[in-house]
Amino acid sequence: MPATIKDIAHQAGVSLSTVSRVVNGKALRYRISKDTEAKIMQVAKELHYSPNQLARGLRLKKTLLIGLVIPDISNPFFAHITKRIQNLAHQKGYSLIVCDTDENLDLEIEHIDLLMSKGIDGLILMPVGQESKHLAPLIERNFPLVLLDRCFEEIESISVLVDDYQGAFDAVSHIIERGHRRIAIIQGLPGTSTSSNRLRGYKDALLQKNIEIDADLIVGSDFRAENGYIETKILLHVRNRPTALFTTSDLITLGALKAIDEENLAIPDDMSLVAFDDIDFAPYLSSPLTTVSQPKMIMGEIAVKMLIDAIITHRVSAQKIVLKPQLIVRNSVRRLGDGR
Amino acid sequence: MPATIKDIAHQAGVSLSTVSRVVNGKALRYRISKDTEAKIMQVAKELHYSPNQLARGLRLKKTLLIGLVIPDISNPFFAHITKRIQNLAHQKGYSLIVCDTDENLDLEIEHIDLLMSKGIDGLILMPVGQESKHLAPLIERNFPLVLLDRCFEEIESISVLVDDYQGAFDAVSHIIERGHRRIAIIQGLPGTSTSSNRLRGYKDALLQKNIEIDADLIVGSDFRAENGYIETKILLHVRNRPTALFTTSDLITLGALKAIDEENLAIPDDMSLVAFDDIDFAPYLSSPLTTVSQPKMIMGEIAVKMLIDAIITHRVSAQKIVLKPQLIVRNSVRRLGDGR
DNA sequence: ATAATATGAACAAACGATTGAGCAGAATAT
DNA sequence: ATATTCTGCTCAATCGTTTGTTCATATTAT
Repeated sequence: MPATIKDIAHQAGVSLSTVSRVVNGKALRYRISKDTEAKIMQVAKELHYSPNQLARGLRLKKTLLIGLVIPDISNPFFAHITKRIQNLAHQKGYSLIVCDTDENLDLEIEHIDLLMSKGIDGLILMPVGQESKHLAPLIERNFPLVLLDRCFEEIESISVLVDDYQGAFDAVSHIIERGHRRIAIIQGLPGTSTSSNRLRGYKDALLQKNIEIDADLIVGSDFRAENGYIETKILLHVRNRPTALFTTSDLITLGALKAIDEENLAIPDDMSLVAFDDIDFAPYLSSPLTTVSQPKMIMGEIAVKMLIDAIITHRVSAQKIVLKPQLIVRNSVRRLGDGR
Repeated sequence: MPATIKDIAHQAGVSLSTVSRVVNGKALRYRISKDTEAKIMQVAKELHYSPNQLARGLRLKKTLLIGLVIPDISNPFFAHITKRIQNLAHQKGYSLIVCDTDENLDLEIEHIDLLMSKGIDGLILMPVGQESKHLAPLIERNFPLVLLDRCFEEIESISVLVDDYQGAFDAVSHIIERGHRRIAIIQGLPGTSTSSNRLRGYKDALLQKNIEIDADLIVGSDFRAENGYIETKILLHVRNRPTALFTTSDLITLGALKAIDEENLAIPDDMSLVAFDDIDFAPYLSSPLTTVSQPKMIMGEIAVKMLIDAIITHRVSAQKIVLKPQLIVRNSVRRLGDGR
C-alpha cells in the first residue's frame, strides 16, 4: 500500500493532475506556483511517494523494462555478458527481465511471448539459433530487438556478433602450425550461426594447409559440458586418435577436460587442445589453455546501446556489427614432429 | 499494437466483460453460452490476443514478477543459483527481474526501490549484508521477501542459508589434520554473515586443536578476485609464510591461484589451499581443489518455493532454513611432517 | 470602467483489464 | 395470465498515471 498521487493530492489539497505535474518536474511548464510545488514535494517526501510504474507503463506505453533471453546463464560466457548488460541497462534507467532458455527453442518462444505481454520496451536475444520464424512478428512491427552472439541470415535486424569464422580459423591454424594434422572439432548446436561459422573456419584452416577433412573428426551436437565429455570420450577411443582437439565452447571444454582427465591423459603431452571462450580459470588449469577470447564486455555494451537507441529513436535499422575475437596462446598445444 | 480485449469485443460483437470472462476461463461461472465462448475464443486466436500484463497487474495488484537482487552474477556460484531460480520461477508462472549490486549497498537500496515501484510480487535478496535497515519497511509491510545466502540477526524474515560455520570448520580441520599449523584465511566482505561465520569456523577449528590464532593470518576484505590476488601476494612474501590458505569464495580462490602461479609456486607442494564454493572447473586445475561445496541448486529451489508460498498465502512467517555444506577432498592440501 | 491577457489549477478521458451489480427476455411455476 | 426464476449478457467503476482542455480569478491595457 505505497502512497499514490491521489494520497498526495488529498493531503496537499490539490488535484491529481497538479501533483502529477509537480512530481514529474513539469511545474513551470504548466505554471504551478512555487508554493504549491514546494507543498506537494514535501508531502511526497513524507509519504515516501514513488510512482507506480505499472500505471505509468500502461499510460505511457513504455515500461523501462527490457528482456534478456539467454541460452544458459550458468555458462560463464553468458554470465559475464549478462552482468555487463544489466549494469549498463540500469545506468540508462532500464531494468532487465532475464530468461534462460536452456538452448531450447520452445522455451525461447514461450519466454519471448511472455516478455512481450509484460510490455518490455525492447529485447536482447541470444537465440538458440536454429529457427527464426517466431521473430518475424517482432521484425514486422519494428520492435526494438538486438540479436546477440548468434544471428540469422534470413532476418533483418540489429545483430552484434563476433567473427566466429576468424576465431576458429586462427585457432586451428595455430594447432596446425605446431605440427598437428589430425585435429578434431567438437561443435556446438548445429545450425546455429556460431557453430557453422566456427566449423567453416576449421575447415578452411585445414584446407589452406592442404590437410584433408576427415568427417569422423567433426563431432558434437550442443554447447553443454555433457556433449564435450561424451564426444571426447569417444574420440579418445577411436583408432587413429586425433592429436589435437578444438572445443568450441567453454562448457564443451569442461567436458573434454573431464574425459581427458579420466583417461589419465595429460594436456598437452597426450592431447592438445584449443578452446573457444576465454574463461577466468583458463590460466590455472593443469595446462594453461590456449583459447579464442571473445570481447564479452564489449558485446554486452554494444547490444545495450544499440537497443536503447532503437527504443528511443523508435527506428530499427538492420545492421550487423562484427567484433574480432583474439587468440590467446598459452600452453595447451604440444609442438609435434616438425614443430619449429 | 497487440490486440486488446476491446478489439476482440468489437469484432465478436460482445462486451468487454464477456470477453474478459471467456479468455480467463470463467465462462461457465458467469453463464456465457457455448456459442459466444467459441466465437470469442476464435477471434482471440485470430488476433493473437495476449493479455496486457501491465493492465492486469494494475487491476489485480499482482504482476507475476519477482525481483532477484544478487551481489555478482558473473560469480559462478551466483550464476548457478540464478539459473535454478529463474527456471523454477518460470515453471510457476513468474518472471525474474535480475539486479546485480556489485556488492555495493547503495546500489542494493536503489535496486530494491526500483523493483518495488515496478510492482514485484516478491523479492529474493542475496544482500551485500552489512546493513539491513533498508529492509525494515518491507518487513513491516509483510512483503514477501526471502533472504538467500546471507542473513541478518536483527531481521525477522525467511532466510535460506548454508552452515558457513560448519563448512569453514570442516575445511580448516581437514588442513590441520594434514599437519598444517600456519593456516591463513582470506575472508570476504567483513560484517556479512557468511564472512563472520566462516571466520568463526576457522577460529574454532584452530582453537580446538590448540593452535594459536595469529591475527596476521586473517586477511581479506571482499569476495572478489582482486582481493584474493592481493592478499595472497602479500601472504607469500611475509616472513614465516603460512603453509596453507583457506580461501572463502571461488573468486578469491581465483585471485589466489593467480598470485601463487605468478610466484612460480605449486599447489599443494609449495602451498596448500582449500576453497569455498565448488566450481565446475575445480577438478581440472593444476591441482584438483579441495573445496567446501554448497548446495546451490537446493538453495535456489527452496528460496523460490518459500517465496511463492509467501506470495500466495500472503503469510510471511520468519524462519531460517540452514543447509549443510560438504567438504570435497581432492588434492590441494599437502601432508606435512606428522601427516599420517 | 470594460476588455484583453496572464496566472494557477481543476476536469475528464485514456491506457487495458477485472468484476460486482443490473437488466432484458425466455422458461418455468402458480 | 401473472409471478418467479433462469439465462446470457452489458454497465460502470476501478487500478494509478498522464495530459489536452477548460475555467476561474487576477492583472494589465485601453
